[in-house]
Amino acid sequence: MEFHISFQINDKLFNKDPESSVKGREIIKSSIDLIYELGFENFTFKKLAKEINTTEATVYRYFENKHKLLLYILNWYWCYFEYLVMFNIKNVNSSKEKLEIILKLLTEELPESNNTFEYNKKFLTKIILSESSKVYLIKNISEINQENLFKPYKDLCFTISSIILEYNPTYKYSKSLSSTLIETAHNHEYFLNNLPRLTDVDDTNKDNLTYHFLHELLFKSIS
Amino acid sequence: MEFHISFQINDKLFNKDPESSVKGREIIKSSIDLIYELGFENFTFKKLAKEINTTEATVYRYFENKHKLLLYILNWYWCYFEYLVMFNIKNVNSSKEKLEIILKLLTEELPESNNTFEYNKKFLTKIILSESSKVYLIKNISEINQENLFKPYKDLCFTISSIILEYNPTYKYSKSLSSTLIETAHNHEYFLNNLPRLTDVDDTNKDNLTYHFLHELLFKSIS
DNA sequence: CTTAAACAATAGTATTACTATCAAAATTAT
DNA sequence: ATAATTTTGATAGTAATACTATTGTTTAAG
Repeated sequence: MEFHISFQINDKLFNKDPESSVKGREIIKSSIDLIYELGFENFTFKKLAKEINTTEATVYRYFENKHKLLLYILNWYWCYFEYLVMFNIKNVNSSKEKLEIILKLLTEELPESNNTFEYNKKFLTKIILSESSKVYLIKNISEINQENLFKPYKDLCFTISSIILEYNPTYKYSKSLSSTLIETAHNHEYFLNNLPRLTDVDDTNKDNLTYHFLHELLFKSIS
Repeated sequence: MEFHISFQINDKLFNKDPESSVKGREIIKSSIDLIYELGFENFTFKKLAKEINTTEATVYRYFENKHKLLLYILNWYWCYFEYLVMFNIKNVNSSKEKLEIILKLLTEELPESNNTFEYNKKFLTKIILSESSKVYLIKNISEINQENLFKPYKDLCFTISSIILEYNPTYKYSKSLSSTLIETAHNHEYFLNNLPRLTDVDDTNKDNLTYHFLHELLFKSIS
């Protein structure tokens, strides 16, 4: 069985919906590849246009600027991630187990699909680690927030916080803890790969340090 | 009594030591003001030069590019912060109390001095919240790290982790937890001001939510 | 088969991130 | 006090970036 999921992304993020055409989907797919390869700072619409054999003008017809394009990709990721969470905790009754599933999802690479038309999940995971905070650490954050462009992230955070409250209804910081878990999962994984001295990584725990660290952090906090 | 502290900053960060001349110190002071005002993305050497009545060429004589200048400022901050920690935990015996002092420092604005020649601490605090992760979320992180340019941050992290181990010598994730505390303190405070839905802020706890949240997180983790 | 939408090709502008040169001014060494 | 050296100021220039605008061609929908 093959199926295609698509998510409703806030239309203020684009001039023209990239899901509505082949070129549009190429733009997203190649953006992910290029941002992964070059880093967001060195990524430009000119390079992107060259990659997909088109011109800057065409890219601009879809996205006002590269910042919005990145935010589009991240919104897609957050929607997809929340979908993954929902899918994976389906029929699980224990809140503890649900939270453990979420931690696993947060600390592991996204499951790769064999569909060649889909985005490269490995690259997407890396982009999340390296670039995601760049979309909110900006001067005009309040404008962007007012347009609801962070809603999927907030929804995800809210979903996790509800499960935390399910586990312990008296815990006072469920939302702060949720956002901390998400951010720390990314952060810590990045540190592990790039600034290992900021973590307790050693030869034996490289593969699951982030998971175990967060597991203890989470359950000690809410018990 | 008045005194001036200065810190030894890695000389690979600059072409010419900004502490060595009046113009150099003006560069740092005005950079802090301008980065606060414009955000790092919109901050340019041209605008900085105009601000201190000089030319781009002069600024470039001190710093290779704006990224290194930001890293210089952050290194200064991390040194200063570690100094503050050392100063404030002096003669305190209880590890618990030491950790609480650190949490206070992490979650409050830096103490303002009345010395007009010093950097604006309020602005500096804001820059830390908004811009600090931009210095490590970059493509050439490994080069920069090899030149030891994050040492002050690592030192700070190590200092905190030692106190955690003093409190509980069996805790396995002291460094991961330290970096998480630092990052979360900044992150959470930023969220509180800009994306409050990602936190549990309400009318009653705006002033100390981050402190109390982290306090619980920390002590439950290491107890 | 017509018409509207989407795209490619090209051109152009303002700004950014630098590099280079050279003379004037300010320090410092003798 | 003067010479030597360093530090700045003034100016110029380049390549790349982040866009905007125009026009003719291709594609797809009615």
